[in-house]
Amino acid sequence: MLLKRTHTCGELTKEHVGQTVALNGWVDAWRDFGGLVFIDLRDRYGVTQVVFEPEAGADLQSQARELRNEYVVGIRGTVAARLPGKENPKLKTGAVEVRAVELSVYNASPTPPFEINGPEPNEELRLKYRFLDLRRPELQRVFILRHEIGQLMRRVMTEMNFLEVETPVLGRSTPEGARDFLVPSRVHPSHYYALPQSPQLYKQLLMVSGFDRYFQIARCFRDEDLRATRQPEFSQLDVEMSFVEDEDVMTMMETLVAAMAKQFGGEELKLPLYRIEYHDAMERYGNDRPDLRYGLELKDVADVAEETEFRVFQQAKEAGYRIRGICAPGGAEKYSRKDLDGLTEFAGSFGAKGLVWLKVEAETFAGPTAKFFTKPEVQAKLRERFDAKAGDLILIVADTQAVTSQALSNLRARLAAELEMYDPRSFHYSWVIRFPLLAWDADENRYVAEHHPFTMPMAEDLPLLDTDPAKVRAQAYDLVVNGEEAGGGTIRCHDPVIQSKIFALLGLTPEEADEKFGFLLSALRNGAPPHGGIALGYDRLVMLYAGLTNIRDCIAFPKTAKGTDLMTGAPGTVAARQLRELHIRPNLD
RNA sequence: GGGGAUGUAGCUCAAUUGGUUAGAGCACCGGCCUGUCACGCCGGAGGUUGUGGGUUCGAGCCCCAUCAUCCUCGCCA
Repeated sequence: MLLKRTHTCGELTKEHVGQTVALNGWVDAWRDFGGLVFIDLRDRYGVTQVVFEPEAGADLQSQARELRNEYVVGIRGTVAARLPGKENPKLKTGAVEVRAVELSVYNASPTPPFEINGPEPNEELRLKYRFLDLRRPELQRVFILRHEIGQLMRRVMTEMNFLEVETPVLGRSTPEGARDFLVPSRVHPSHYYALPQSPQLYKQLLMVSGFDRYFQIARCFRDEDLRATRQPEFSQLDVEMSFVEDEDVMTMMETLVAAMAKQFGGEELKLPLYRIEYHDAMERYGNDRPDLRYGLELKDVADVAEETEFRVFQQAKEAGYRIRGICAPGGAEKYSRKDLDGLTEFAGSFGAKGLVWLKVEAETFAGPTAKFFTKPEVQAKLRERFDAKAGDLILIVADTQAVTSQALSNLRARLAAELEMYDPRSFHYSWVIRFPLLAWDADENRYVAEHHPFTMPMAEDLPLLDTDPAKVRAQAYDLVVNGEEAGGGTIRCHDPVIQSKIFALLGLTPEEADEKFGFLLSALRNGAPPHGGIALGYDRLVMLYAGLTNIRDCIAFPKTAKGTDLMTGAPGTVAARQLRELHIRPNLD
């Protein structure tokens, strides 16, 4: 029988003393004292202690004695103040307990595969029994936070006059970008829908339709290999607006970012947020999404290297390599020779063929290559370049632009963490702007879009489209939080002539462009307003504000690194009949 | 597709150099207990050491293969 609840397990206080209440929930713990039985009852609001006393009758007590962890029950009883000195300050409801007069067991439960309030089980088990895993208060807290972040997004966007519109999940495959998830059409043999990588084109079309300010918390799909912060399906706050340039989109988005920072980061943000151009970010941090909670900037030391007798540097110069480094304050004391070998190996994992390290001492440098850096002017220049003091550690990589950037930016992040150069609970928000429009793809022997193919070049760079496309900067902006890309967007190309020119640079013939994007070009020709937008990674923001390092814990039913669902068994096989209907013959080679 | 880590009781972990009967805490089962909330006390049960092969007098430990999970490179407009 259902004992319909009058309160949740998180709300009873001294004010309720004397009331008759009913609670529903799961048995979180039981303590049997023979004459007295305690049950901790849990729901998503909290835990309340229920006591079964002898006065309630032997039958009820013996029923209570049968209860085990994770049984789902309803109880009716009277709220009583706890005996003086017996309050539990760890519980919101710890000042009271419910003296049970009635118990209804809705469902028994076997001994669970792991303890809901015990140590965190391994992830395989958690994912297999996700419905139990999600009972754990740590995870419940994440999903409550996720809901609150979503609500804040909807409220702030609505206040700024944005309209929520849904776009299709079944769309058509686009040739650029990530691999698509495909859905075969039953009605049209050999034709396939694609799940959206983002609602990009639809939201642009909504601008052409005059919807002016659109948003959506949209599910996106990408069939690429997964990582700690990457799932095949994820959600983003997708935004598009008309009659704007890049500053307008950033300013608008800062309103939301400030609201989130205030509510979830406990911080009053100073606006506008710091902006850094892509080129400067790459130069100073070797990364287009630098973590700016700490300095540790990259410095070019090619000119100093030239003055040394170090062969590695001379060969680097001949190869046209860059010679760059960072200086870790206090690093010489922190890192042993063995640690430094570890750092060298770490740099090697990003392609660096070596890592020059110099321990800065009062008068000299120490280290296996220090003998190449003994000239007074070399010493002085390096100290000045890195603002190096005794006890610091200078790390130098000589390699291509890409390798020095990758190796040093990763070293930078690692050193800052290990040397505790920032508060890991703090947040730093910034914009990286003016990305290159195009990147040269040597494998495909053509340009590919750095962001996506619908991006507007910066007006002053438009002439370069014809002369030096690689130099064209885009009206693009990424929101970076703590070294993670929290979102990104662009001003779109609303001019069909420029759009066609970009398609051509991407290696699309006019016919191909028309075949793939004819509807977009048509829309652009039919009164497309200047427009642009942005998308914020919803799951990533939840992860950030929840203090997590893994996106799976921000998604109720996530996939493993190989894209499987350990609970449902997806992806699974299907009946031959289903395949026949879809005109698919499996290739079992 | 490549690299790395892990896999021991239901769970979290331990097990020295390859050497006795693979241990502990929690959970579980039985008993006792009227104020616990990490209850306590007494007793008990629970293991094909992921799987398959190999080396060895002897393998949780060494070798090979394989599976799973995690991290990572490539990839991710």
